[in-house]
Amino acid sequence: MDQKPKSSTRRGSGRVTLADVAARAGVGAITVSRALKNPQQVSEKLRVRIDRAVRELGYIPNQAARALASSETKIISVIFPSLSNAVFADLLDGIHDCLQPAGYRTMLANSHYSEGEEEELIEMMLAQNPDGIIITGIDQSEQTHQRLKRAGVPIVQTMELGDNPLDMNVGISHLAAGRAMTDYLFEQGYRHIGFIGARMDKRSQRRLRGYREAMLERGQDPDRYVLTSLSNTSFQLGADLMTQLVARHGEIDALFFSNDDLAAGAIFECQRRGIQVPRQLAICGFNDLEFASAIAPSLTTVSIPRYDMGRTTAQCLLDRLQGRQGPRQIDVGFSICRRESTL
Amino acid sequence: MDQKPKSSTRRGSGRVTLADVAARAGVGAITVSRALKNPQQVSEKLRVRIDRAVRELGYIPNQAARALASSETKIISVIFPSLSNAVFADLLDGIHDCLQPAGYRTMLANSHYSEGEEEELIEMMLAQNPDGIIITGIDQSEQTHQRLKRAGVPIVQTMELGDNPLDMNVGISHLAAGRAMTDYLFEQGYRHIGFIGARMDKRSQRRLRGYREAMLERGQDPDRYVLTSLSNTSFQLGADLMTQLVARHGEIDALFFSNDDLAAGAIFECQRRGIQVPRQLAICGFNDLEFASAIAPSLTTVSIPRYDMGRTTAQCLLDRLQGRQGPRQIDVGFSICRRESTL
DNA sequence: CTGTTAGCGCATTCAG
DNA sequence: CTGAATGCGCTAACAG
Repeated sequence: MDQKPKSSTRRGSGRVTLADVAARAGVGAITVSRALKNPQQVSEKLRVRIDRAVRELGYIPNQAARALASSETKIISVIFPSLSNAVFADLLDGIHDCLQPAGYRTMLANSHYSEGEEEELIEMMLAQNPDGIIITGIDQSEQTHQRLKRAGVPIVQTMELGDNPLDMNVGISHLAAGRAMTDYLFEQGYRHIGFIGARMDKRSQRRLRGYREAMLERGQDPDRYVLTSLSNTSFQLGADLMTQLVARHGEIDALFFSNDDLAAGAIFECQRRGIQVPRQLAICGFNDLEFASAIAPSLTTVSIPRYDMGRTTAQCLLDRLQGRQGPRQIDVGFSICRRESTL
Repeated sequence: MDQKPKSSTRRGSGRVTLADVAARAGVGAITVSRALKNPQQVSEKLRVRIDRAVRELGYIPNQAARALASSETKIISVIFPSLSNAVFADLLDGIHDCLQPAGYRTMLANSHYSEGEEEELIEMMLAQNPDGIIITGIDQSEQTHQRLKRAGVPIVQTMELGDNPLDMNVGISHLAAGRAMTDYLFEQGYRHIGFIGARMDKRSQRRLRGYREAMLERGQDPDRYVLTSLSNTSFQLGADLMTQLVARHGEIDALFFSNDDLAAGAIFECQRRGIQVPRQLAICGFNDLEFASAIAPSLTTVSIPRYDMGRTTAQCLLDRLQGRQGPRQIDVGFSICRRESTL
């Protein structure tokens, strides 16, 4: 007669609950809970009965309840400044591929390169009680730092290495990379090396600083051949900025672009205008996106292991969550990919 | 003497709770709850007191508890077959930009083009009690369909239009797009039109079907000039497949690639080998990624409004969640971008 | 190995 | 407009 064991019921999602499964299997609720999380803690016999009941009823555990009871959400918050940028897409791919099999879910947010948005998002994310947080770069405000520290959640700052990690830090030194590329161009014999950048987020700024330091070391004017724009990166912008800078300084023989998109745009423009690359003008970029090796001439660039950086970032978090103690800071390194555009 | 109103405390995150704020402000917990969600339901006086208490204590609401009590999570689950693919990155960008300001959080998962993984992910996602689900394409298994329908959650299938939407559906017809491009090539005077595809997911397959139907209509052999690979798309693969197909059929005068990456790889290869595009060989792609208009010669391709498709997809969900009744199906349309590679 | 009891923090219901 | 009681579904702690 009592088909409905649920008694009161003012509310309720109507979904099958742990109690339903327990009733069906003729055991206590907690036993079902254990059978699902630590099967070895439950006798073979009960486990089978429970598994059957779970399947028959189509039970899906309620994460919110689980989170509330155990204060473990299995959620990792990821805050990126852009999603359409291939660099972050690859990073995200690596992060997800590492988290997913470990049973963690990825909650994503886009700050659009705005510090203000980033702070709001962090607030929003903290409300979710994430088990871990991944943020981009090392330039959060002091207030944000405090907020994050108080949250008491493992954090990885990714993409870029800094002196004072909030907690853990995975990335590369964009300053060192900017220097390395400039040095390389010098070694190749170029003497009038320009720098072209767009959007100029913190990482681009540090690449530029690397360029300027290298120029200074060689006794060159660090500002003369620099042209930056606050606009967003695009192929067209690369072409336009190159045109401007070269028109102003005809002696320029090499251009270091703050990313591959700009550099490729410049190469395409050279193709159209019949400028020989690298004979008349050497060109190099940053990131080593897939097209860098495909275009003609192929593009010299700084290669960074984006996907692996993502995996490493996530792994740091997992290590901490599983009680292992790893390094606080990991330099995943970069390398100069020497290709046709700077032969 | 009783500084700690919290009595038992075996557990507890230690974080500030609604009750703490209520005590501080000298009101009931529910009043604080209301002051945060519907400020106009609370008198000015109390609201000010409460706001102050919230700030002083640094209160952050606990989403899990909120979700459990209200069965509203404000989470939208998004399942994509790839994250590194620029098409999905842009789609995601649009989705996120629409959901974020509306107070919804995006939970992301990558099925790696695998139906099996997709099913597992859906299971995992349902455990989160999302308020809505976005999945890619129209080819889920019958079992998955049932599962999703039983969940009773608004769903949008995105990217591609189908006859039998699970719930809501936003996208384009890839078949029609494949036909349209093939027709266009015919109109341009090409007579030996090949098709080259990679990965051959469902949408690429439908583009191919569009090509084949158009070929048949013109009395052409629909299979003779087709070459597909199950490998993942890459620039290099585009070059290789082109080389193979052209070697086999020297009479081919136009190639329709299932995406821009393959097409661009082919164009770069032509540049290297001195093949005139489009004079000797016309080339076109699919998606209209940013580089399509930048490369030389610029690439004819099918343009699809990825970012807007993302926004529309998310908006459909929001409309439903806010009780508005919108259309079940939205065709966001495509267009042929005629550029230099098929002049 | 299994069950009982008691809450996790919030929002719903209903009463003032 | 405000509050008290109650339970959302699950798991930690302890007992058996």
